Amino acid sequence: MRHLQDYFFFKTIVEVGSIRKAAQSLTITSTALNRRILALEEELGTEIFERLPSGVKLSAAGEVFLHHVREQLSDIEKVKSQIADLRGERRGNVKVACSQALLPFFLPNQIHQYQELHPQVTFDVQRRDRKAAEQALRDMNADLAIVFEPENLADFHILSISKQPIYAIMSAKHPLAQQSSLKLSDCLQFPLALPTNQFGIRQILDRKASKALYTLSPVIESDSFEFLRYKASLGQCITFQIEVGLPVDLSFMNMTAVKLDVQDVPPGEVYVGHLKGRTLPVAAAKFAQQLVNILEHKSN
Amino acid sequence: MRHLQDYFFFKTIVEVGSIRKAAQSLTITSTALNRRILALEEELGTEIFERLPSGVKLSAAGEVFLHHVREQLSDIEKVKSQIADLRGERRGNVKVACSQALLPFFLPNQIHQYQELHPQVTFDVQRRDRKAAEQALRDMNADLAIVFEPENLADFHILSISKQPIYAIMSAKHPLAQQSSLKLSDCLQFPLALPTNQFGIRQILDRKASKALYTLSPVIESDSFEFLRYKASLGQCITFQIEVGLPVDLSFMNMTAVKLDVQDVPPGEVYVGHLKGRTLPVAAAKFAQQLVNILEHKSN
DNA sequence: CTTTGTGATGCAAATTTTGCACTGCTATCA
DNA sequence: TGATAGCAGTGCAAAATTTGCATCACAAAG
Repeated sequence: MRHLQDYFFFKTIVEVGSIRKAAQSLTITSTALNRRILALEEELGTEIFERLPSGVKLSAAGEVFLHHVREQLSDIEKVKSQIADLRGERRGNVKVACSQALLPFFLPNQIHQYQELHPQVTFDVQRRDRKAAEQALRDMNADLAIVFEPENLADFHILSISKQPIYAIMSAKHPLAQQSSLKLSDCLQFPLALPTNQFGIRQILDRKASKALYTLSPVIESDSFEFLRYKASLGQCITFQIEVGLPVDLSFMNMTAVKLDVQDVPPGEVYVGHLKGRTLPVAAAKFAQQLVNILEHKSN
Repeated sequence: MRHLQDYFFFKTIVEVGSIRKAAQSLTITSTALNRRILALEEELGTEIFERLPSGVKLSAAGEVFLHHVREQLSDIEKVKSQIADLRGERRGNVKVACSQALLPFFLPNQIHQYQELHPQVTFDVQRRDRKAAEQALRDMNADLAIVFEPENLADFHILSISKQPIYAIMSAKHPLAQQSSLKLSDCLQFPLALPTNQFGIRQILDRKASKALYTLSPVIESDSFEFLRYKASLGQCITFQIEVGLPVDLSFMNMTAVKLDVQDVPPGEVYVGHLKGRTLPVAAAKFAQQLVNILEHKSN
């Protein structure tokens, strides 16, 4: 969109913090870029950047303007997508910020399924923890967020909440593998491979443990669920995952998932949502609809 | 704002329904204007106008785009006003759509008062009945609406509701002029000068009359309150007005206002509001704040 | 039919944007 | 302390874009 070129340029400068550097990545001379900014400032009647010897930094007015620019750049996408939709094309791009647990299986499956129907729609997937996911929405870097146990829901418009029972994951030959249901205390006699406490699932487990007056002492802590799962497959280690984060088929890895008793360990919650007060582009809205359907059926 | 010139041009074309005519009022050639539209359509990937022998008409895609354009044009004003506010200038323009009753005295007083504090702020005042006021908000032709007894409140974000008792207005020498309170039936023995039934105040009076099983037969109907008031000053005619529509001082016109018993005729309501989901420009927000304060104090 | 209105288009002139070369500034480092 | 490197800003000429004129094609109205 040609009109918004200046907006895009401006946004790039903000991100890299220097007109010259931005000019390089925008394949334009710093001169031209500089002059566009000067013109912009003239129109606005204020400087939007402070000039420092090391580059530029947003002024107060610049902050206000930046917010507007971000809104604009994402709004025009929405309009284009609406128009494309009118033309019956269903093009578009969906930007999703997503908790790690959903990345390995759930989200790729969902996207695959959606693209079968709408091959013209492209996706950006960003791995973001709960705080960062919300920030991405606020900065219009994401249309949609899917987060497990979010901390702060201001600015967040909730489309769906889905209860997620927790599963213990272990080798198929594990002594507990044949149980139909487990309590957390059953697992304590085995070594635990747990995610670090930045993850919601770990916090849920810790909460239960401290209520029951014991502490979880993992033999392995990691911020990679994949690593934990593989580690568990090799011995007697147990690790944990939420329902929607489970691989579709564990058996071909010689592993099993056993549900933890929901009376014993309360399920966590997966939230799907977007920025409050925003209308989503058509493609993002339809995709969100699909996610909500799936998540609400799974929990029934 | 140079970027939005195309938007403004586009909007003008929509309004006049022809590229050539629009070009005239925009003081450019139809050629240039035409080509800008063609470029715009190329960027959007669809025609936004249907070409008719009599001019142009919005296509479906055009409608979507128009909505976006209106939002843009008003949004950038908001941003500019925020920035100006940051600079401590409190510049800006406030566009008010307002019921007739408030135009002669209330609104000019309020604006005057506001401009004493903020002389840099300019005002557009549009006389709009209840339906039209809402439409003006929707089209971003007004930031703020002040309406008496609105019919439809969808899209309307209410900032304040103020009860408005109705006053009978008559010559100071009128037989009823010394009463401290009146019932509507007391007025029936005198000729009535009433606003037409497009006005909320007339509807309230009619409603009361029909409940009490009589009809109001005015000797004069008019859509001008000023006319009605002057007419009443000349003889025994009685006319009516809401509290906030009363002149500050009636006595110098040799007239009096007597409040109708609120048990007899229920007060109407004045609504101040803006478009749902919109953030007002700073100046408009401050002015709205002032109005709300005044209206809520008056009713106490 | 002719006339009058509509939007579209080729081409040259007018205007705007761009890039180069260079300025002035300041912080960093030898 | 002085050299250096990185920053934004500016004068001027070249490049690119936008504009306006003349003119076309088309449809409706007289």
